[in-house]
Amino acid sequence: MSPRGRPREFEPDRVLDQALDVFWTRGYAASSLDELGAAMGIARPSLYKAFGDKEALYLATLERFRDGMAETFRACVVEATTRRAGVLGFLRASIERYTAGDTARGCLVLCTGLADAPTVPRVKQLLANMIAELDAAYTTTLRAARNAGELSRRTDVAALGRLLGSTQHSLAMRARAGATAAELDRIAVEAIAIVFGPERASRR
Amino acid sequence: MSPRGRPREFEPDRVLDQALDVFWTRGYAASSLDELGAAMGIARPSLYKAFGDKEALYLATLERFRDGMAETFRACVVEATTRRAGVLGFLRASIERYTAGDTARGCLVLCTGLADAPTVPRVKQLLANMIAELDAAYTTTLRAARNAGELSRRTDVAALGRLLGSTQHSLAMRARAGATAAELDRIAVEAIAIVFGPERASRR
DNA sequence: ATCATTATTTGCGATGTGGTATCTAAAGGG
DNA sequence: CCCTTTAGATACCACATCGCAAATAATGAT
Repeated sequence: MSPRGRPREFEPDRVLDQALDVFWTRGYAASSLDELGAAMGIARPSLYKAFGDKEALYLATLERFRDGMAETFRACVVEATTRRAGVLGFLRASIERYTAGDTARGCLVLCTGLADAPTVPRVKQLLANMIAELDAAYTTTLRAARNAGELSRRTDVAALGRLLGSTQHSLAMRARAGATAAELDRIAVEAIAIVFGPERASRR
Repeated sequence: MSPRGRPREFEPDRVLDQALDVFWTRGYAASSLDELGAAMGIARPSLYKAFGDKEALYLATLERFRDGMAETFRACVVEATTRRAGVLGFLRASIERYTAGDTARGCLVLCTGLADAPTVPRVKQLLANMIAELDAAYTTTLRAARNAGELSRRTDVAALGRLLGSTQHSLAMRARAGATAAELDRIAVEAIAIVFGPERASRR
């Protein structure tokens, strides 16, 4: 059952979250292994054994954050009755995450990954992947909306998918620059109105 | 005429551009004063005399970049015959700058400033200012377009101004993540079509 | 109980960091 | 020609950085 030697004294996912928190506020380059180790409650050698070097640890946190966002996307779109509501719900969930805490930090991947992308190839690649996946997720959802009659048959779902992706990029940026959740919500609502058309008077 | 003591052996604007280049690829935290000094051809003490500490130097390059973008904006919008052409021209000029060189680096302010915004208040502030100025510049231009009859009287110019700002944020991000100029151009054209309506068959 | 195996702790080392004190060089003022 | 003033060069400091070697602790296997 148990692996051979001495069992590790920390839960990898838990300490990974704590490392994520450090990277999220300070970025990659400015996060020191000392600070990461302190936040994780782990000495450097254990950290190296468990996660590899600083770059590998950073990439692990980026993937974790990205996976969390993807999960939220699925949850929002599935549980909503219309694609419109689902997409707006996801944008609002994103805004909540981007502005949570005492200092707003935006999206871990989009906001901190950018700085080091030109010098750290794997970061650049992961960043490009996340951007592409966002576009694709929105485009797929819009196509489903079009097939369900929520959108006109002539809608260019790929173009509007990119527009929603771009909106999300901007929400992340604006959040980290200090925009309030209310300001971001307005931008999200405006984007939804442009993509799906003016709000239909529902009920009444 | 000449100031009192020994004259300096470098042109401030010139070496500032070289410092800008280093920050642009490596970001703030990962740029060392050694590398900056080497690129500028200046020893650290002279650098400190002329520009102050690392943060002040970084802020000076951010302002320089921002001022250059603002100048380009004015030039594009003024020389164009329509606002639509002017805005598209500026987006394309931005794309060119974002993707210039062998490694695309996006916007210096938007892409590198984000990482350190939570920990360096003045960077966060400058970032917020640039975002606000971009929104305002687009909104003002759209209002002029509306007054000139290029846009319907019912157009919400503030909302569409923010949309153009958001588009630009995304262009910067996508560029640094490795998108090609052609991909970015398509996004710019799509945004223009959404803001100004489908292209009117001009001539013929 | 002893050994093999894995995790943690301690401590270190080589290098790089931002920042500065000190001295030298180049100009103008008297 | 000397003095002041400013800029540059050299050398340095204290400290933080990443990464690792060696020793120690905790478990399962035998």
